[in-house]
Amino acid sequence: MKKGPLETLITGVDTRTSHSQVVDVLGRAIISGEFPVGTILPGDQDLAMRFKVSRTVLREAMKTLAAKGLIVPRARIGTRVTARNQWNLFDSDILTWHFHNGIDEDFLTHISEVRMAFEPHAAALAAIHATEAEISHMMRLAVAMGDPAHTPESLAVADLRFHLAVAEASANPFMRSVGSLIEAALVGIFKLSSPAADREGIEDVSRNHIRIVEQISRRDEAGARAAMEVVIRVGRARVRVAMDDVPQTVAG
Amino acid sequence: MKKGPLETLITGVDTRTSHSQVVDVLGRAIISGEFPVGTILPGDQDLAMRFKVSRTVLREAMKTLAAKGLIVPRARIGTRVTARNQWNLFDSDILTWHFHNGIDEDFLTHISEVRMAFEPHAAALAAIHATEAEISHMMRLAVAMGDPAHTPESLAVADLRFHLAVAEASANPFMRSVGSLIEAALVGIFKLSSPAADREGIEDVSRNHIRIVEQISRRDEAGARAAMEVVIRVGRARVRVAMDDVPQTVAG
DNA sequence: AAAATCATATCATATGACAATATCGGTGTC
DNA sequence: GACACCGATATTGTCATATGATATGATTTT
Repeated sequence: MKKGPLETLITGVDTRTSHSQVVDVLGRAIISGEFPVGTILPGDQDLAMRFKVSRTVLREAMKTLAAKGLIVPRARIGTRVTARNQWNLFDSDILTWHFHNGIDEDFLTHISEVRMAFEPHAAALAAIHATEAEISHMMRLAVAMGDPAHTPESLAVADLRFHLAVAEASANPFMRSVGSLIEAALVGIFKLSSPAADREGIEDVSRNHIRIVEQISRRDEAGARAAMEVVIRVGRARVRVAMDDVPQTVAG
Repeated sequence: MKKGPLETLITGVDTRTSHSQVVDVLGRAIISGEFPVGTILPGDQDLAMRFKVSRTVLREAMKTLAAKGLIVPRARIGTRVTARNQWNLFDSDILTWHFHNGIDEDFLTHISEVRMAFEPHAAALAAIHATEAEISHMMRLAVAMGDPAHTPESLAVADLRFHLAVAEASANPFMRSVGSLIEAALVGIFKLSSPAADREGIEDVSRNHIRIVEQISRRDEAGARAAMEVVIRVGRARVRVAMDDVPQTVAG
C-alpha cells in the first residue's frame, strides 16, 4: 500500500531507490522556487553529476516530474520549469513538497476553500448513493474518532480515513481523487495544532463527524452537506487561530 | 504552449517523440482495461520489443505512467496496474485517454457533478478577488462566445477560455488546476452535440455566460454562484438529451 | 539587408552490462 | 509431515557510452 503524505511526513521520507530521491530533491527545489518558474534548469549531464547518478536515472526522474506538469523539455533549448498554473496541484507528491518548505497560511486557506467546494457535495452524493454497509462503516470510523486515547497522529489518520470513506461512498471517482488533497489539509492542520490536545476537542470532533453520517443515513442531502460544512469550517478556524499564534512559517 | 485535450482531440494526436507514443498507447491500454487493474504487465524487454523501441524509452514511458499513478513497479514482481481509485483523475492525459474508448455517460455525469461542486465556488471567489482587468477580460470572452460565425470547435475553445479565466480570477491555484477537467467536459459535450448548431443556441450560451460576469462585476457572490450553476446545468442537460438520442457509446 | 547555410548544444534514443531485490523451490532439520 | 533456512532465478534498477534529432545562433551568401 502506498504511503500518502500523512504517513510519509510522520514516518519520514521514502528513500528507497535513487530515482525517487532525485525526484524528491528536484521536485522540492522546483516547488520552493530554487529553480524559478520559466527558467531553464541545468543540463542532463550537469544534474546527473550533481546528484551522483547516471544520466539514465536522472532522465527517468525528469520524466516523472514532466508527467506531473512541473517541467517541459525541449530539444536544444533545455528543460524549462513550467508556470505554476500548469502544475497538477492534486498530485500527492506535489502537495507533499509544498509542505516541505514550511506551512504557508495562504496555501492552507486555498485548500480549505477547495474542500469547502468539494466535500459537502460529496456528502450530499453519499446521502444518495451510500450503501448500508458503507454507512455503518462511516459510522464506525466517526465513532472511533472519539477515542480519548488518540494522539494527534492517530487522530489525524482516523480523520483522514473518515473523509476518504465519505468520498468513496459518493460513488463519484473524482471525489476519491481529491483524497490526496484532504491528506495535505490534515497534515497541515495536524502540524499546527491538534484537537487531540484536550478531551473536549476530541469529543467535539467525533460528534460533528457522527452528525454527518446521521444525515447521510437519513438520506438528507442538504443536511449532509451542512454537517460537512461545519466540520470543514471548524478545521479552517483551527488553522487560523494557530497561524495567529505562530505568524512565522513553521519549518517542515 | 501545450495543447490540451480539446485541441489534441480536434487536431489529431500528438506523435512527436516515440516516448510520447508509447506513453499514449500504454496509457490508453490501461485505462481501457486491456491491461486490467491488479494484473502485472509484461516485462521491460517484452514491451520494448512490442513497441519496437529501446528499453530506455520504454522505461521512461513507464516512469511517466507511474508518476500519474497508473502503475507501480516492484523489483522481481513486475509492474502492476494500480486500483482505479489511486489514479489521478485530474491529470489531463488520463482524462483524454478516457475519451479514446468512447464517451461514457456515467463518466460525463461524474465530471458534471464535479464541475457543479467546483465552478460555482470559483465564480463566487472571483466575485471577491477578480481585478477590473480580469473582469473586462472575462466579459470580452463571454461576448466573443456570441459570434454567430462560430463552428462547434471554435465555440468549444471559446467556452474553455472563459471558464479558465474564471478559475484564474478566483485567485485560488487549485481552481485553475481543474482546468483539464473542464476541458474534458467540453470535449465530451462538443463531440456529442454543440449549441453552435443553431444561432439561437449560440446566443443563449453567450447570454448565460455574460450573466456570470455581470454578477462577478457586482461583487455578488451568491449571484455569481447561481449564474454559473445555470451554465453547468444547461451543459449537463445537453449531454443527457444527446445520450438519449445516441444510447450507444460514440467511438473516440 | 535578407535569406540560406552550417556549427553547436541539448535532448532523444539505442545498446550492453551489472546490481539489487523479492519470489519460488529445494534442502535439511525437528 | 511441518517448518525454517537458503540459494537459484527473474525482474526491475542503475550504469557507461555512443549516436541521432532538433532548434538556436553565428556565418556566409545573395
